[in-house]
This record gives sequence, C-alpha cells and structure tokens, in this order.
Amino acid sequence: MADQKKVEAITAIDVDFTQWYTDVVLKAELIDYFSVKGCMILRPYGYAIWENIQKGLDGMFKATGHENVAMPLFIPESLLQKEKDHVAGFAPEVAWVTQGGSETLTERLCVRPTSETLFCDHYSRVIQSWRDLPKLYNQWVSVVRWEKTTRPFLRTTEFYWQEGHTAHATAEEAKLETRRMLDVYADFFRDFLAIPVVKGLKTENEKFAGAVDTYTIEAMMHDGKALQSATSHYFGDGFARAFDIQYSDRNNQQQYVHQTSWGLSTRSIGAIIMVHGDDSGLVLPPRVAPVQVVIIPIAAHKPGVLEKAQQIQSQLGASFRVKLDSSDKMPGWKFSEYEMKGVPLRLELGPRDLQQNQCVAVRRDNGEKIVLSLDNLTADVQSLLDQVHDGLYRKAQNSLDSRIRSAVGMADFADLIQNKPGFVKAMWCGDGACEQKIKDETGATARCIPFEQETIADTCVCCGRPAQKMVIWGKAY
RNA sequence: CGAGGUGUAGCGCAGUUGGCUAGCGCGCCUGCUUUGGGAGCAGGAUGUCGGGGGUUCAAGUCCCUUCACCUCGACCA
Repeated sequence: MADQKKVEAITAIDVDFTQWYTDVVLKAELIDYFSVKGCMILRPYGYAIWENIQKGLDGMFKATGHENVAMPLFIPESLLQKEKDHVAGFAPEVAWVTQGGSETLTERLCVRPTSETLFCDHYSRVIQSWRDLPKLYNQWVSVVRWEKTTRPFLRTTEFYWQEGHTAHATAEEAKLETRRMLDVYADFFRDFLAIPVVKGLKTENEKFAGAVDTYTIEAMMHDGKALQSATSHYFGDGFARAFDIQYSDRNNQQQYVHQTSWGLSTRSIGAIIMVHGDDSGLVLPPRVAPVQVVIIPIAAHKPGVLEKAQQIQSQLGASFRVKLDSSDKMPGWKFSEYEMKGVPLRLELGPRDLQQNQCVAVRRDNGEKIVLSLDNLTADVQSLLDQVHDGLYRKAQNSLDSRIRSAVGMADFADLIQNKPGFVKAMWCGDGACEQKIKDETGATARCIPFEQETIADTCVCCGRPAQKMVIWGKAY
C-alpha cells in the first residue's frame, strides 16, 4: 500500500531515469516550470540548496584571495565581437535586445551568455601597472544561453552561476590560478556535495571558445552518463591582445596580462540529484541540505511530546539547520515527504522515547535506524551527519570506480559504450578526426584527458596510429 | 530545427455521433476524532476547458492558427 503510493509519486529510478529526474525536481519542490522555454523558477527549497552552495564556494574563493564584483547584464555587440573565437562560439546561443522602450537601439545589446568581454573591457581601463596585478575577481550572477533542448538544472536558457575572472602578470601565474581553481571545485564537490570527480584537460574540440586550455571536473551520474560539473580556463594573452589590456612592468615595459576564468553553475544541483538520488527521491549531502535534521513528533497531542520536540529543535538549531514538523499530517506521511526531499537525518520522538530519554534517528542515505540518548544529542547528530556525508561519498566513489572500463579497439569501445553505462578509458592519437569519428559511431565524446594518465595501449583506439594520451570517454549531459 | 505526443480545478484524469448548470480521485479549507511508514467521519471552496480566430441554433468536443511542455533525434565549445 505504502509502496504503491510511493510509486505513484515518483517513477522508479531504474525504470525510467529521465522521468524519475523530472518527478524529483518537481515533487521535491526544487523548481517550478515557467512560461518561457528553458527558464525555471527556483523555489525556496531549491534556492536554499543554491544558497548553501554559494556560501561554501564563496568562502573558498575568499580564502584564496578573490573579490566579488557585479558586471552589467548587457553587452554591446561591438564589445562581444572583439575576440573572434569567443564570439564565434557563443553567437548561436545569444539573446539580443534590439529595442528600449519604444525606440530601436542604434546598437543591439547581447544578454550576457558569459562575461569575459565585460571583465576584459573593465580590466583594460583599471590595469595600468604591475602593482595592479593580479586582479582576482568573481561574480555571482545569472547568464542566458538560447538553448534548443532544455532540462531543469542541467541545461536551462537562463542559469545561475559564479564566474571568476582573473588577470595576471605572467603566464605561469595564470596557469597556476587555472589549476588552483579547478582544485577548489574538485575539493568543493568532494567536501560539500560528496561527489567524486575526474579532473582533466578538455580536447581542442571540447574546450571553451577563446581559451588556450580548458580544464574540467567530470562527474558520473546514476545512469553512467557524464556531467561536466565545472570548468577552469587558461586564456594566455589572447583576450588581453583583443581588448588591449596592458600594464607597465618593473622595467617600464608594456606587457599584456594573462587571464583565466572559471565557473560552476546551478547544474551542480543536477549533479547532486543524479548522483545521490534513489527510488524514494532526493538524497541531499548534509553540508548543502536546506534542512539537515527534521524532527517528527509522534502522537504530538500526548503530554510532553511537542514540548520536548521544541526543546530539541531549539538545542540542535544552534548547530544545524533543523525543522520541526508539528503539522497534523500522519507520521508516515511525513517520513515519506522528507525522504522525497532528501533530508539527511530524521529524528522521531514519541511517548515511548520520552519515557526513556531518547529519540530514534534515521539516516536518509541507508535507512539505518539508531536510538540516540537525548543527553549527548548535538555531538551524536554531528557525527551522524558526517557519517551520511562519508557514506554518500564512498558510495559515489564505488559507483564511479566500478564503471570506468578500458578499451583498446573500436569494437570493444563501441560495445562498452552501448552496453555498459559508464566511462571508457582509451588511448588517443590526438587527432580531432578520430574524436569526431568516435562520436559519430558511438555517441561518446571525449570528457577529458585526465591528469592521472595510464598507458592502456600504444596505439589510438580509433585509427591505430601511435597514441599520445589516455582519454576518458562517455556519453554526456 | 525535424518526428511524435500532451494541454480540462493546485496535481492526476474522465467528458459518447457537437446538446441542459463541465465531472471524478487526490490535494486544499472548517470541525471533531486520530498519530511509531502516506488516517477516519462530516461539511465546504476552487475552472479564461493553453491563447486567438472560424463553422454552428448550440463547441471542452469540428476546422484554422498560435503558444507551451514532454519523448526521441539534430544542434549545443
């Protein structure tokens, strides 16, 4: 009976993963659809996750010396067009404003799809001396990319993100920054989202428009597909030359700056959903969960129950994000509801517990029930939340490790991609033609050239010529 | 952008060859009783039938048009 109802609420995860995803984002009240294609309304519960992501990441940015700024929403067409690779990459998905009030604009304005050009324009004016460097800026904004196929969080027309943009005196310093921020993202995924990632370099075909190098963290979803979860770009002095960003060095010589940019978006919420979720719905990693602990009173009308629950809420509230649900819904209804919404830890408190000075804790990640004494509750809850985080990470790590397989020839490769959800490690000659052929024949793309290289074979999986690099391949969102 | 599908109450749906005041379940509101895995009884509220146009004595139903969403593909740096 209970199972029946659950099945009605959320499609089973392994029956139809796509439908499961749609059910979860709606039923967990993360978003509401909007009347403009690809635009989503972030509801309080969904936005709270984003706020916690912002809080965690922003702290890491500040700790590495970055400052927040806010750039304009509009980019004049002439500004966008200064760097030709960049504009060519983004032109197909740019939204344009051509009218202001009742007047046609003399120059149309692009709604920012990313802000490299805005930062560059600004940097060209505020950087004069080596003393002005480095500039370590970041902004938390939304951007617009006119997408043809959209899905909540994974690919939306407008999405929220942060974009860091830095300018440095030397190429070496900029390269270090690029890698440093990639590490920040990977650490954030591990320590806050409990998601393991593969770090690596994007191929020429896959890199960002205008970048010299693009680094990425790739995560594996429940269905074995890859999600590009954050990227960090090294620009060399390409943008600096296009926008004339020069400084006087210590010898009074004019030099171009070397730049980076790096971003992480609301897509990361899609990663949380698709890595940790299960048949009961969302499973949230404790450190970004809007509600870390939900207290469910049992028989709340019985003397002392509600009072004790409130007391516990107040006590735990000093250390955690706690919700007490004292509504008159049935306890079973509440259990299902907060499981669907992914709350990491549930505390049940009923008359029987009161007598024994205890409560019952239930972990969302594995369903384990633990009886806790009320005497040491704060420490025990902290410990359990940490255990949930670790449990989620370990499970995701196992899932990732067990689904990365090796292929030496195209037949193996195609068979793995088609029949075994996950990533495939294979050697590559470095030729974009092989990369394209692999994509055409198997649907898999080069996710990245991982930092941790192995030699699986001496020859390219596609053409048989000498191999240059081991590449991680996979189908991607 | 191509193929297919779907739009009727907050959600899920029914609505016959066009015919009277557009229904059902869940949810929602009020009251009482309940409470350790989605409670029970009683009473109650809620509709631009996605939008626009047309045919007709009469349109949720037929025609044209338009918009959105979903699935698959193409595209997507």
